[in-house]
Amino acid sequence: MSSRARVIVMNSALGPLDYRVPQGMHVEPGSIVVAPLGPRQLLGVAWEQDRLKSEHVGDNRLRNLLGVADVPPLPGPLRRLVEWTADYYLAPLAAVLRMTMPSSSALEGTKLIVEYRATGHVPERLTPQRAQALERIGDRQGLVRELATIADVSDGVIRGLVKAGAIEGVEVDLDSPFPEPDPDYGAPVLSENQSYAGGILQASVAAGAFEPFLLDGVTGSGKTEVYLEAVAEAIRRGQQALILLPEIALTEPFLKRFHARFGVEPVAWHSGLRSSQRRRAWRGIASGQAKVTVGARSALFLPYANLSVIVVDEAHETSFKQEDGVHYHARDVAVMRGRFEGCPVILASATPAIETRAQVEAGRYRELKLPGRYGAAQMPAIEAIDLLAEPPPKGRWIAPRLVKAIDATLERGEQALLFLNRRGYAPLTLCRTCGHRFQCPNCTAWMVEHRLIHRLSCHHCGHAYPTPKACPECKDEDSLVACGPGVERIADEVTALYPDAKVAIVTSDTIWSPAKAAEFVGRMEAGHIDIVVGTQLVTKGYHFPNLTLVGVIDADLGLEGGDLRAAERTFQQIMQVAGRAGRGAKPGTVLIQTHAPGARVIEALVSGDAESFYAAETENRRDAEAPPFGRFAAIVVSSEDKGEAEATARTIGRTAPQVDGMHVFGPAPAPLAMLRGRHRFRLLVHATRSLDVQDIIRDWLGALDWGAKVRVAVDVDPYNFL
DNA sequence: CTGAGCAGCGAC
DNA sequence: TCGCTGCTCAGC
Repeated sequence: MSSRARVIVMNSALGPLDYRVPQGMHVEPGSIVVAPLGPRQLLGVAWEQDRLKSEHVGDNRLRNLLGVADVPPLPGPLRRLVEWTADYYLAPLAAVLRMTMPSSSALEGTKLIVEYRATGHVPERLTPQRAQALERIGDRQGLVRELATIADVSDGVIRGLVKAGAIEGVEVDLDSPFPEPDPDYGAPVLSENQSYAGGILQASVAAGAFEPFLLDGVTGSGKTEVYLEAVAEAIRRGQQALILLPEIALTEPFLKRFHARFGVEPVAWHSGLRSSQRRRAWRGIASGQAKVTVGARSALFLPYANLSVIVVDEAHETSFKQEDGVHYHARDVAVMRGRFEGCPVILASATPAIETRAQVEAGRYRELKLPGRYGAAQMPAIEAIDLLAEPPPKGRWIAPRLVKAIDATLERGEQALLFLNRRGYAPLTLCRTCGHRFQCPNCTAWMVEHRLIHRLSCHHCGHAYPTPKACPECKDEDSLVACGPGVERIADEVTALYPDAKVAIVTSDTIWSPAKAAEFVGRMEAGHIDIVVGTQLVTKGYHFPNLTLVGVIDADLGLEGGDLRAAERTFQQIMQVAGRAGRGAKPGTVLIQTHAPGARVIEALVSGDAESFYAAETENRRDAEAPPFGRFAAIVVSSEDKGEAEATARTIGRTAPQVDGMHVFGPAPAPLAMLRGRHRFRLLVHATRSLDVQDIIRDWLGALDWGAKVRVAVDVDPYNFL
């Protein structure tokens, strides 16, 4: 009798398929297999048969599996997580499973590649580029291209250095084990509060049971040291730990910090990895050899062999919410993973989300509080600048009081940070003569001028072209004017005010890789930067002791649009950026420019009364039955054909089931009515907590049919109201 | 998703 | 009647 395997093939349009397992092939649940599908071969994962419904296919119709990958099967807890994620976020199993899978190169045999590193030999001809390259590369190792990027020189410079003997190639075994972190390498001196919290976390790791924690303390209170104690405990036990960070730009400084604590770097997992690094990390994680992984949200779905603690750092960050593909929230999935793995989950944040606080209040999460800043550091003083009462001069954006504060900061030889959550030079460009506005042809959005690269660019679809000289409408030359500020424009203003100051712009345009982030951190620490102008990228995690002034250019920006989390997000963002000030011995100052100094969120920031702000926000949510007291799901219908999208959305709206406690709003054109060339209509489902909305939506949409060009995407617990 | 199969249509 | 396009459907 032949054995049969139920396989989830890597094709989101297909349900599970059954295959015959040929004699001599060993397949168990979790095995990664190669399956024939029509004329093609696909990867798939074998699954417990009784957990997946599938129409019965007779033995005679089964085709043989073609092979099993030489990697450990995906572990049971991960399989349960995949099921839960697919079920909760209404995503195909294959789409979730794809996030757990290695690139196909990780499945092939061992390989060697050549990486390059400095030899210490100084070449005879030391040109400025060569010197810069050697200085920036330091003891890093990588491909020629990567070294060139780190050093900001061309590939040729690196190759020249190889010829001159200053850089050498070394063969790297792609499956070489990762160095073992030493839990006692750089054990920190902890404050009493820190060691108390650390002790509880260590005990929880040792207990090996699911337990969610909120590690809550102001910025600079030393949360990282505390949760690293839990990680140390995992290492001592020979088990694995996962640390999730909201942004890959944060990974590099974190790796350094980790190195100082454990003597080696952890395994990094983010979208910037090349396939060989990905392969090595995936295999190390799957075998249990790689002890600590640090990564972006996608690291959550890796096949850890024996995970014993999960940390979600900056857990309030909305970037943990994945906005395309499977719309999952990494913070919430992390908690579920902890449940399935049977291990503690630590959410660390100075400004926890209201959802997380509610879990603490409900007694489901345990709160560990770290009062006050670590060591001598004090919380910064926060003041508001009323832009109506003390406006900046015409055509400028920095109010006189903030200018004065920057003066004083530079005079003391300290650093300043100006925060504006807007990339580019100006958010809107128009023609003074005819009023033409530059709009993206694919999206309902303005083209944003990026003066550094002389291009207009759409931040939604990436469409970009060189900034024209003349208006395309009226052909008038030099008639284009920029409206409103972006970080580049603020940087221009700063440069005009302080011609001698060294200004750095920090956005995803300038810091697009961990290496770039490392370079920025290096220059900042060395004092080669006086003023940073940055977007939300700089609000997160950085620790610069000499940074003492933070200016918020436009605190009102995040309040526009009025979605349910606008005030909370503004509070978090400004608290976080304020938290960059005065982290060392020197006290910090924060100045917030606003048109609404009386707004509750601004008053809360200035008074430091987070508690009553949170209490009021929580009450608002409770009244509106908004999350976490009620639930939302968004249904977005899109198509290149506007009529078809609208018709489908109407059909969906018309067939909405009548359910007590559920209400469907719309359809209406989405705020971003067109995105990447697709017209979009949106329905919003509101339901009480007790309803199984997913099940209702599944049945509702499952009974409908729509054209092949129409896409219907469901976003459960949406964060983005566009 | 992707390839196969087939209808529909214009060009020769 | 060929060849291209666009639609539908199965895939285990």
